[in-house]
Amino acid sequence: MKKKSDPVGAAETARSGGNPGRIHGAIARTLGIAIVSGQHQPGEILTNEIESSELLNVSRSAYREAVRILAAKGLVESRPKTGTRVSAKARWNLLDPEVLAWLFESEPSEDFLRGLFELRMIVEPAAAALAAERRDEGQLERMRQALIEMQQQTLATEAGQAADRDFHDTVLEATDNAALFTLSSSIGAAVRWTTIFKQRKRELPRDPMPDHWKVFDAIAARRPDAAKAAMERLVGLALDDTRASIDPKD
Amino acid sequence: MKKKSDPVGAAETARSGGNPGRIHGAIARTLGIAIVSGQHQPGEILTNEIESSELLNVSRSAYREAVRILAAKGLVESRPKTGTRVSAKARWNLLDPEVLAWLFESEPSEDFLRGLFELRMIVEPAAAALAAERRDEGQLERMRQALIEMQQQTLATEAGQAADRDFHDTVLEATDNAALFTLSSSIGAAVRWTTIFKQRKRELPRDPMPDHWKVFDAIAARRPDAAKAAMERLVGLALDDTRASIDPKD
DNA sequence: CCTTTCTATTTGTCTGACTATATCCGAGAG
DNA sequence: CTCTCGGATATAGTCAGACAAATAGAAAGG
Repeated sequence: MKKKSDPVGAAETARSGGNPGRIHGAIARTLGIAIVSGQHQPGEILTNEIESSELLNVSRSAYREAVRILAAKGLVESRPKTGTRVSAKARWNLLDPEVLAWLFESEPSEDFLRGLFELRMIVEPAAAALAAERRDEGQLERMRQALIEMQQQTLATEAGQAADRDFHDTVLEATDNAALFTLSSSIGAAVRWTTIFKQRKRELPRDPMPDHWKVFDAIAARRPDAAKAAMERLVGLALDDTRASIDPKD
Repeated sequence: MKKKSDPVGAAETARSGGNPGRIHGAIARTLGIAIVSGQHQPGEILTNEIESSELLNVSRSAYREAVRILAAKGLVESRPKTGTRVSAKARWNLLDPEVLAWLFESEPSEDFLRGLFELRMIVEPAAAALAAERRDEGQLERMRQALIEMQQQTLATEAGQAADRDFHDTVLEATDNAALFTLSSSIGAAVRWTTIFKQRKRELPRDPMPDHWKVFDAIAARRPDAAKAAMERLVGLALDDTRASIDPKD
């Protein structure tokens, strides 16, 4: 007879992301964070399913489903006899939205952050340029509405942040490129998550609206180069802000 | 009493990718292909777990693990009472290596292919530029060895293709950017998968070595702009070749 | 007509058994 | 002494059937 209280242990705090409330989702999250944060080194072998599930006070099937999730994201690999081992970092799907979220929950390494912004700096300006060439009137109108909403609500409110998301998502949609959309939207979501931290530590570091409008105007005018340049500035500022919120020198 | 023969039905042909031979992996693959190929439209609700597992002659747990895999990749969402439904395309993790592989197994839409190459055209030249700035001598030497091997074996052999992979992977490694590495290497793997098709339909469409050496020389000389331009040419040629292998006009 | 309650359906979780597979090690052959 | 082969063994994988939880939709009530 085992005690049935407090299943999943400390993992019950799972709310955001994949499978809120579900046990397998919570375990995947906990284990995932432990892995991406380096608590389990690549090559390390996790304790076997029986012991692990007993330790967490969950059934073996629930634990197994959690491991399947991690395996699907490239974080672990399971084989009979050997067990389940943490995969080499090169196999991790770092662009998976959940993996990204887990990374950001445990203070990502400065190196990784640098790389992520480097990638944004490559991709997002190019996306803005494509959007300037391909956007239709409906998308343009949605961008305008989003910016107006954002201006009224400011980034301090939930509605304002939603408007910001809408704007950027519509820009991506206007590129008419599914792969690009997936990439940027998952990175954007993860980074925006960090931005919320920033909002708590210091007040709005600067007014983001003028730069947003510059991007909009360039897209509206169908000027790819201008859109690219404006988006570069926007991402650059986001980098500064994020850096300020990470660095302890304040 | 159920007959035990031929579990998973036609899905047993699963070899490559995630979980070769394992039942849940095979089901995930089959279902995943069915979804990305449009056989199951977004919003559609799959038949429930009991019926599905009976239909496939597998246990419910095996089927559930398969669904967990698909959910982890954003292809489906499960909720009690409602069932498991195919997610909107915007939620699919198109950059997941397995999803990409599934897409390429069912002749991806021309639109998607165009988008993918557009993304390559954005990312890979930028990666080459970064590599030119940051590569160290060891990486340079590995690139050289890979190209020599590739030249001797040609792309028609398995070893030659492996050398090609090595070259590109080393370039990515030299960028010292984990996110960029993950992105390009999964796209590259998927596209290279298509290239194999190409090799079967027509002989080597042109000698790829000179362009590869140009990339190498630029990286060796630490000339980012030249590396970028050379890689643009390389990706552009790959696009032509892939297009030729897809288009039926031959 | 709106709100609340109930019910039925589906996923979620649990238990415990059996199977398949790969690693490791020891015995036998060379 | 070394190498090869085969079996022991630990582990994930699969199976079966039961029960729990959640929720959409219907029914009852205001």
